[in-house]
Amino acid sequence: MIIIDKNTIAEYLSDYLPNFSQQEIKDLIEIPPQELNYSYAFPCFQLAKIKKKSPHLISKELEEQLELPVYLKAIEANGAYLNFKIKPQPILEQIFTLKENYGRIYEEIGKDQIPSSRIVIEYPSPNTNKPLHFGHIRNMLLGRSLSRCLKYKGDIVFDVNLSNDRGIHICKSMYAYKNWGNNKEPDIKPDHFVGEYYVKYTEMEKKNSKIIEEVYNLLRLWEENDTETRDLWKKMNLWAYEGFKETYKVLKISFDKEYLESDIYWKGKEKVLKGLESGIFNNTDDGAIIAHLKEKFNLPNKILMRRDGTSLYVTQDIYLAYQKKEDFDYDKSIYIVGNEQDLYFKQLFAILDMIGFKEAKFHLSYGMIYLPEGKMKSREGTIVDADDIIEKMQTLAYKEVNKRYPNLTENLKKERANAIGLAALAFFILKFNPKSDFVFDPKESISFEGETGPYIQYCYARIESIINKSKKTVDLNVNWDLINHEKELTLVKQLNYFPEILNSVRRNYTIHQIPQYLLTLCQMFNSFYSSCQVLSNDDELEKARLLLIKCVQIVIRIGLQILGIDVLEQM
RNA sequence: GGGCCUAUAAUCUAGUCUGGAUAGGGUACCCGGCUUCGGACUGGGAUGUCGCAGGUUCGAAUCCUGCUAGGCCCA
Repeated sequence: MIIIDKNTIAEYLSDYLPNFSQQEIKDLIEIPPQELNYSYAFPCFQLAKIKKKSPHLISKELEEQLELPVYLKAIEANGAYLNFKIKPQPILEQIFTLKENYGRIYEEIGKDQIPSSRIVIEYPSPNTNKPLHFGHIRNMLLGRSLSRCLKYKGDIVFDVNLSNDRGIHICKSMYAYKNWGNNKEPDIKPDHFVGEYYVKYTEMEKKNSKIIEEVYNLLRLWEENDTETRDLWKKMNLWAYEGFKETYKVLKISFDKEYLESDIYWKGKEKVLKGLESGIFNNTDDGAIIAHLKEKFNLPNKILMRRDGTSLYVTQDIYLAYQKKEDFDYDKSIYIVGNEQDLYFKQLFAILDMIGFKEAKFHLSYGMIYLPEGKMKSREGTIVDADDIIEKMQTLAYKEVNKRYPNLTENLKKERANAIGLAALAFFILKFNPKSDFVFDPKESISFEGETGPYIQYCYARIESIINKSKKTVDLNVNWDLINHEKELTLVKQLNYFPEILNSVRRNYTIHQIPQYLLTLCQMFNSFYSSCQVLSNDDELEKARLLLIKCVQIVIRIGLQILGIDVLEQM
């Protein structure tokens, strides 16, 4: 087996280009525009400088000079570019042989692979005073996909969660329940039940701003371990967890460990005090402890401990960094947190650096989700609730399924609708670059036309249907010369990029590359489908095309699996 | 007051790290395609000063400087 990628081309070209190192050649090689049926291109502009000849001339000369390697179909000069066309055979052989492992061909062959490492991913770290909202969905989907992608590529991944289960915001819902809850038990999803009291509190505070003082009193009682307060706190947190658990289950996420803020919020002081002793941190005039980040890191200074010795959020995060290291002995720790915390994480990492905690850390930052009316505000209840939106998507999918297949059993309709609804939701969110904000327009997002999850699922189901209809078995015993239609070659080209895409996602945590890749692949498949008939009287042609579409199906399956989206044999 | 991020068609978005071929998709709009594999599909059309102004370069959506607008964060 041979991997045909930029490295392969660079290695091959280096024999002919003594002026450049293999790495330099690799960096120059690019992916040609989609409509050109070449897999890789080498621009000759740099060479023109050295050789003092026009780049057009150089590419033409190279074209004549180069000896075609076995895995290439053609090398053609095109203006200043030297273009490389690959052979379908090695690509399809690899995919069909490796099947679900095709995406880790580097690891399978043992060439150019990135070494496996131990990685901790922290997400979604919710507050326990209200249900999960739309932002958490983005967070969880990013976490889930990244986790699956890294695992697929051979990393050892630990998913962890930090529950923000204490503090003034928790006391607000506690206060409201205590005063207006009448000891009611949840009659709705329990985290929503808790959330209603948070909203209630905000309403009441508008009428009487003085009640905040009583909330602070409640916080004091909590910290003094007052039994009644602690009992109420435990009761309400359990409700929240119970509700979260259901949502986690629907979204298929689970954790290797869950940390609680209430367990660790007071820890980490030791590290801070030690840092103070050794002169890394300083006292402020009024006796708080501060990390001076201005000179060394060009960041605002950060208070690490209040004057009264109470800790801050950052104090526990310092502790947690060490704790995770102890628990999982990781090589890298990834935090999936929204971009409003960008500065905070820069500071946290700088502080950890100062005290000698040099482990690799990465803040996977993602943008805000806006509603058409503006930013979501949970306090005022203007929010897209996570469970509501999941249900909405599934209801819509049910309507679509029911419209097309009214005779299916109820169970089957539901099962399909749930898979399609979740696919639509996950794909809609994951196709965006994580760092960009976007506006969530429910009406638009639940459409199943265009760049959507159902589009990809539909493509998969169609291939399944064609393969089932054919009487022939799919195997590698095909006449390779028959795969020569422009649409077929385009598909093969796209299939060949897949392993490189996964490597890039693994290196850069750019999850959206997978949905973007799958969209292009499926668009190419549908275009092929409309101009090339697979089932045919020509047995050889049918066999060749069956193999091709089977390979497309394999890659779609791997891609969707990483995104956590179910495939459907029928839609 | 200081810092970070963002700006691509009516609208949403990929491409920006690592400069390279006619800026690639989706929606909406216009005109086509089911008597052969599933129309949740597809072929074609129209829509762009890549926020503005400079600079670097053979070449800039991409790099640099300044500005404008929006968002976020810090005190």
